[in-house]
Amino acid sequence: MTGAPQRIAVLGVRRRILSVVERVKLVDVARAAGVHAATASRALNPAARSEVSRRTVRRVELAAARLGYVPNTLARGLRTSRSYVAALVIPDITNPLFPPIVRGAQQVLSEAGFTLVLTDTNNDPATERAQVASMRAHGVDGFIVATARWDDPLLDELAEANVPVVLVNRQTSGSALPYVGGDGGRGIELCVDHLADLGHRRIVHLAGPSDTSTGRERAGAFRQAMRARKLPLTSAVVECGAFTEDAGEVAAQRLISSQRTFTAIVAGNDLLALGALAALADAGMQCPRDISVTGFDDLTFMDKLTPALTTVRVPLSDMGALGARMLLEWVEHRQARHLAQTLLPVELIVRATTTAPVATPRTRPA
Amino acid sequence: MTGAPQRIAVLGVRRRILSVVERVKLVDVARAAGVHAATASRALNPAARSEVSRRTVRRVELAAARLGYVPNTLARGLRTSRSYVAALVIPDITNPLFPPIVRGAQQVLSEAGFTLVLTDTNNDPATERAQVASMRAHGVDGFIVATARWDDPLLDELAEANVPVVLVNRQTSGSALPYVGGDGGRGIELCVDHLADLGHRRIVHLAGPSDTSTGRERAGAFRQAMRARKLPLTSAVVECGAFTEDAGEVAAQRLISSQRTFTAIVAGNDLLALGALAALADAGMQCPRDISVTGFDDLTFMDKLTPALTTVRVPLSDMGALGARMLLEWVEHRQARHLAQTLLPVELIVRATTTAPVATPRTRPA
DNA sequence: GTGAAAGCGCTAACAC
DNA sequence: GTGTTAGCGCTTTCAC
Repeated sequence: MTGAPQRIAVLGVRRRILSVVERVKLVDVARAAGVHAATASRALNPAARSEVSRRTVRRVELAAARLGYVPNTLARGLRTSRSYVAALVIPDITNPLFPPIVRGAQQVLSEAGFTLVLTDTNNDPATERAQVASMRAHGVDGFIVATARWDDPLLDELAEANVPVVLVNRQTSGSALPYVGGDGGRGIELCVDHLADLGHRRIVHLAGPSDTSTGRERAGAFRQAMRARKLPLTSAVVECGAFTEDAGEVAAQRLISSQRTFTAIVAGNDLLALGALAALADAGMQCPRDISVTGFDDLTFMDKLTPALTTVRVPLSDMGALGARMLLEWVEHRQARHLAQTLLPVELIVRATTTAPVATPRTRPA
Repeated sequence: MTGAPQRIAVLGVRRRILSVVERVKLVDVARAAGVHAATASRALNPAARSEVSRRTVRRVELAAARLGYVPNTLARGLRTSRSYVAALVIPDITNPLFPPIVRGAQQVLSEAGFTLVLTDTNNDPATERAQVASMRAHGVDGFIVATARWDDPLLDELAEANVPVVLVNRQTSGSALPYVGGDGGRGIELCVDHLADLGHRRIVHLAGPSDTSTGRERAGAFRQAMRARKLPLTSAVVECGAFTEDAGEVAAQRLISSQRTFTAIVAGNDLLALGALAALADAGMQCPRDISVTGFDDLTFMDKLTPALTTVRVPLSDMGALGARMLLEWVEHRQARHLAQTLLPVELIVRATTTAPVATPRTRPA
């Protein structure tokens, strides 16, 4: 990419041990190389290097390496209004969904010489707004946002102001921003098909909140898949207040006590599935003997549960990485691929929660 | 605390909706309030506010609020060499051990008006050095480091240069830096006592790598606890190459094929325990019927395994929070509590991996 | 190809 | 109590 980050990399290679404490300034380097600071700046800047003689470039680079020069990005940023910092905004880092996203983004970013600033909004819009304002004040070059709500004034503002923002995982209703997520629709379709193939007809969907695109998308896909399979859809969708274990448990309890008949649950995500499993266990129903359950996301350790959770694997790390790449493109080339709405392919991971034959299906398919 | 972060908070309260896009400068505010920029600066700075008349303060604050002024922290940082940014250095965010630490730190930091920069070093010292250098170039005020190795030249350099650094989770041999971690010694003691109470005599420790303080500390505590209980210690400690499932599995396999007799395993952490469990299952040994296993850390979902893992709970979030508080104290009061070495209390969580009676204890206690 | 000079937005001495 | 001035470290015109 451009600018200083590369220089750092170059120095890193040159010196092998990059000083972490010295505070050498550009003037010092210039002095050591016997040139003016401006010349040293040009020599060290890939974009301007061509304006300087090869000999001078070499001398400056040598001096910089010897002194262990690390450019002061604050000063540079003040001058160029570029910081080589990208902010990642997530709702809750302790939700196992997000660490892989963080990791994917961080890898791409740091390879490109960018620094990642992480912000955990604790699922609170006010906090989020304050944090984003603070990041902007710190001069971050752009945002990767994993907290998008379906109606999200903050994102609308940012989009309107032309601030580089890429959405990952969740989208807004506006869709004015580039987005990369998993193919939730396909994932749900895979779940429904799998359960239907197992003989289930009465399938219920524990939907995520409708103020998230993932919640809406999956609920919509569920209805469509049920219709496509000609399965009964009456009161088959229960919306949960949040994508959490607790919300899943509450919803499942409600479902159980409602006396509705169902032999399978398609949960909006793994946490919801976990909650449902707990509620089922409390009600004395065994999984998968009495009922089948599917999750979504394939969080860490979902394979180690008993029964192991059938779920949909989403390439979370790729999601973070691609989001970061889209942001870099915007930031570096000063133009967003505004219409880029990428859905990453997902995969059904069949495990024990759905492997057993259905005990008491209301109807058996021919 | 001091400086601008508070101003942001103030503005946040005043305006309720904090603008996130406008780029109003201090001069603009000053002009609007009919004063000089320097006066506006003083009026907005809690520390210098007393030098300004109450009327002027009010006028400036009003103008700032009306214009949606957000101070440019880059410019301030350039002048004051303070950035109100703290860096958190962790080895791998996808390791469930770290998200709670991140969360705890972030909460304290953002309450104090600080921004958290997260850096995932991927367990690579070279990457870590490069990242830390980059953060320094970005003018971060201090570091919270969760990656400390027992011999760690980077940390020695930082300590010598008097850079504010607080260690969490792991320590260095030097101990020249403030540190907050869990009481690993006590945790292991609890495990050994628990197993011994169950009748186990042949207990083996799957130790973490000896280039981490946690690995060393726990191995040492294990030996001591065994000695205290007068239990046999011969070849009872196996060091694993890393705190990972794979390393635990390999070590456990080695253990099993070595024909050593043992009826219980005290693993250095949960991941190691998970690996051991897998190896045991492969070897046809059932837990807890044939053998008991304990873990360490109580990661997410450890209660949902079958059998549920007996483990030691460490207050990870508190660890991050306290680490952040210690760093803030250093940064704000310009003095480290250099000798602060805090061990947070831990708790044994007894679950299924150790609850069954021992099948074939070599000896039963009276 | 290189040097001189200005200025990014802010704060800290120093005046008054 | 407030204005003036200088400068943080860098990049970028503009000369030469």
